[in-house]
Amino acid sequence: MDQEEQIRDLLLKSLKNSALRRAYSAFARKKAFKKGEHLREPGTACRYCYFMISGIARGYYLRDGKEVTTSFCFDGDPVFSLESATRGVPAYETFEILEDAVMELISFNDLFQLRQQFPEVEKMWLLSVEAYAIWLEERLYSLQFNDAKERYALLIKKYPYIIQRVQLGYIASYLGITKETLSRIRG
Amino acid sequence: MDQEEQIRDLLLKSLKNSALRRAYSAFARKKAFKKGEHLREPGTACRYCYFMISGIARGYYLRDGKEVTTSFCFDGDPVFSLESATRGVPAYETFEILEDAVMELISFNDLFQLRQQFPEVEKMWLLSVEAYAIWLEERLYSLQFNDAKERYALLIKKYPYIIQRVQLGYIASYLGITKETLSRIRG
DNA sequence: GTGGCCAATTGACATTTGTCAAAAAAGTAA
DNA sequence: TTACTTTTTTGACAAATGTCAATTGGCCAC
Repeated sequence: MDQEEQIRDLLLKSLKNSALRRAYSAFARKKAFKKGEHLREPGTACRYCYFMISGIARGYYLRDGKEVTTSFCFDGDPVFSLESATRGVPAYETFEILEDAVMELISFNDLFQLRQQFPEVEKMWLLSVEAYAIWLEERLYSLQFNDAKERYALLIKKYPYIIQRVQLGYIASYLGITKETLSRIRG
Repeated sequence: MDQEEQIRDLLLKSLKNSALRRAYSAFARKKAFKKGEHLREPGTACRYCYFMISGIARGYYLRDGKEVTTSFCFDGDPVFSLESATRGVPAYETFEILEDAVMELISFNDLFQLRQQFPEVEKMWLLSVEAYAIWLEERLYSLQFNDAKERYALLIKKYPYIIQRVQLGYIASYLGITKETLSRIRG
């Protein structure tokens, strides 16, 4: 049983815990975002843990004046910078809404309380971080040893819908290539 | 305070917990490895958590018959595959000893018991996974947006001693380039 | 519809990196 | 030391990718 399955089990279990449900509702709220909005200013600390309910966001940062896309966030994905959240340091990374979105958010302060109070929340946090690390490993090895064509093929195999919903310039940046090279790969 | 500092604090605290010390000693043991040895067969599950006491190892896997180096392990580093350890699946990755080594090892079964029994162990595990994920992010962004020369410069900045102790072919593989390219970069 | 804007493609060329072969250098064992 | 093996460097060339400029295409406001 991998982490995602364990998290689903824990979620179902948590829903039956009315004290946890109440505490979570008291902390969390929903918020709508318009295309083009940003979750926060670049260079500021990441104080809220967002969950994408609907819509799309991309994580990116500036490098020598150029935007570098590091992730795409779809339904169900958490949206925040792990380094900033766990260390309290400013995040290089920021998030831009690519499609009108609804997100649920809870401050890391409140989430930390929930984690201390409810072991199943702490466990879900751990499993999420484990799953994220394994996902990063995969992406890393793909960048290290696949050429541009292979990386693109892997991406559309894993996220076939991404092509319809995200413009190619961002996808190219995510793959570590230029938009011209991506265009030629597709042709 | 970052994860590494918190882990050090917890370690000091744990050393004062004699029940924990006893339990750990009962489970863990030291083992010496000779240069060229492997920790286990590729394709088998990762059943032991190793800690490098002295010596060097490298993580690698086979891809189209070629070896691909994914990590180097020095004093103090944990040595295992996270995916295999947490999911129980066979690990593509295996570890080869590059310099005669002494390692401490504990089975993941036993470690799991320790984690359940001692909250500080569970906390150290979480902090380690968080730190590992953040380290992976850094490495990922370096591969995504730095050219070979920049990646090499970053590596020797971070691990200046690596050049003296690890042969260049492995370092090139780790950087995602050929040994010929690395040789030219160095010249 | 039309004009304007932005994204995507295409072309020509430069740069980086890979491949293969050979030579040089370094390490190892007798 | 010598002979042998392995690693590293070097050279010539090929392939992949980047850069810059121009063009095409799609989308939206008017």
